[in-house]
Order: sequence, then structure tokens, then C-alpha cells
Amino acid sequence: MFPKLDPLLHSELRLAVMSILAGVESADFTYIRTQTGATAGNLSVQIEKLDAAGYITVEKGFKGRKPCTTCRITPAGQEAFGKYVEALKEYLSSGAS
Amino acid sequence: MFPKLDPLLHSELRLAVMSILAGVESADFTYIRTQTGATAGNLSVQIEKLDAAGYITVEKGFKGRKPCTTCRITPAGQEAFGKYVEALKEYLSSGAS
DNA sequence: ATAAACAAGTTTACATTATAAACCAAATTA
DNA sequence: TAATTTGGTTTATAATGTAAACTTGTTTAT
Repeated sequence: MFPKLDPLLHSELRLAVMSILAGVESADFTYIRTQTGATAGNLSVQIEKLDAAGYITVEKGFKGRKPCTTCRITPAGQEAFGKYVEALKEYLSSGAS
Repeated sequence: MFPKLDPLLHSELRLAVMSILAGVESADFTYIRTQTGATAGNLSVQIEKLDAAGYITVEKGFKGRKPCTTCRITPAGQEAFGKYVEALKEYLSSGAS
């Protein structure tokens, strides 16, 4: 009845990151930071976790002469996100508007 | 863009409990336990939190001579659950099927 | 009648997770 | 060149989740 929710995605900030990345080809650290309003430290940690899980790739380069970290969702990440959304619906159905 | 998710509801077990209670007049501890598959200890703790928040009421009585704990969602709980569902949709939209 | 097993939870100790404060390096501005 | 800003990372602490151990009482077996 209640499927297990992927604990990696069941986190406000990581979910927001994945939600952003699911909709675009790529996004850099600062963009994600402003969109989510997260602190840099927190975002850094959570991005690392998503990277470690293979849900996103993280590419460190430069934009002009400033460092720039670019994130992309992977196919595995897309799939996990999709499954999470489906699983979550089971939990919300009773109160859906 | 990403609304804050009520941390009390953004928990797998508490969300499942609320999901169950949103759909029925009341449910007792053991019913919730079997539906969710949670351990009694964990369920006890999480029910206490929902109670403390005023999202549910907890009534201790007896069924025959055995103790029986009955839970009910409150209007505040219904509202919080509804708002949580709405907020979550913002996070899921990118990957909705 | 007494012991063993079960039911319904609660308490508590531990593990995991989240978060922010402190830090670092390079670039820009005053 | 000194201070500030940008773009992060590391790390220490706080918050949260979870299961194991315990409690109280009931039912079943001996």
C-alpha cells in the first residue's frame, strides 16, 4: 500500500535540485542556489550525495575566470525521480484536491 | 518557486499515517501499524509528534480488555495535509508523468 | 495456580541526516 | 594593496529517524 520512498530523494533540498535538473539540460551551482534559496554549504553537501548516488553528474570548470560547477541529471537520476513521483502519489491520494 | 515543505509531514511514516487518517473517520494503532509495516516503537514516536502538533488526536481506551489507541485527524491536520500536497506538486511538476 | 508466550504500546539509546558556521582560494573593487 | 565578493568545501553540531529493550497487562498451556 505504501511503497518505500527513495531516501535520497525524500529530502526537501535534494528533491528541489532534482526537480530543477529534471527540467533542463544542465544547471550550475549558483543558479540552483538562488532558485532553491539554500545555503552554499548545504547545497554542496546535497549535490555531493546526488552525485555519489549516480543521480547527477557534477562538472567543475570555469565561466570566464571564475570557477563554475555544472550539474546534470543522469538517466538513472531521471528514472529514480520518476519512480519517486509515482510512489509519492500513493501517499497523497487520500488528500488530493 | 519551491515552497517550504512542512517538516512534520515530510517524513515517510508520518505522511503514511496522515494519508490513512485523511481517508477514514478513525483508525487504531495496530491497524495503522499493519498498513504501514512500521515497528511499534517508531509508530509510537511519530504518532506522538503528530499529536503534539495538533494534527491528530489520540485516544487511549480498551477493546475488550486490551488497550487500544485510536487516532483521528483534526481539522488542522486536514488542512496541513492539503497544503503539503499542494506544495509538493511544485517539486514534482518537472517529472510528472 | 503458575509459567510461558503474546499483545499493545512506551522509553531510550544509537545511527543517520540536515544544516549552518567557519573556512579557503581566486577574482573584483575601492 | 587592502577590503569585499564570488564560488564554493569542510566540519562541527543540531535535529531526526529507527530499532532494540522494556513495561504492563492478557491469554494459553501445564
